[in-house]
Amino acid sequence: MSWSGVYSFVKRIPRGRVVTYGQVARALKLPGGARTAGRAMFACPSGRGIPWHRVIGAQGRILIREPQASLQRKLLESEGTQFAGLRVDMAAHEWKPARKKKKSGRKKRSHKR
DNA sequence: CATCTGACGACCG
DNA sequence: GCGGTCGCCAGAT
Repeated sequence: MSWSGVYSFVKRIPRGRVVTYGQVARALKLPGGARTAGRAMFACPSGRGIPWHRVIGAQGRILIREPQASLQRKLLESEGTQFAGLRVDMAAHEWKPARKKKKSGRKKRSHKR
């Protein structure tokens, strides 16, 4: 499988921001959903500048096992991501991609409803 | 070719 | 809040 799309997506995640496997799966329309997203991350080649640690499980929970889990948490904290106990503060760090491909984002929220 | 497992998520008790 | 189960896809044995 070409996880290139997934890697590109992950690479676009801004520093101090995080996304869940489910979000990645939905944004890229991956078949199988979160599972496929997780597989893609596992197969993520190291040394490619891919911030794999910014991809976490639902509700900002780290699902992977050690020692990657500790490493991930360390990296996230190092980037400014704050942890609320054993999970990431999703309310403050959940990254919402504007578009699946291309850059540029645009918000159109007139104001609150 | 068949079966199990795995960086998941949602649902149920 | 926690634990167990099912569905989903791909790779490994």
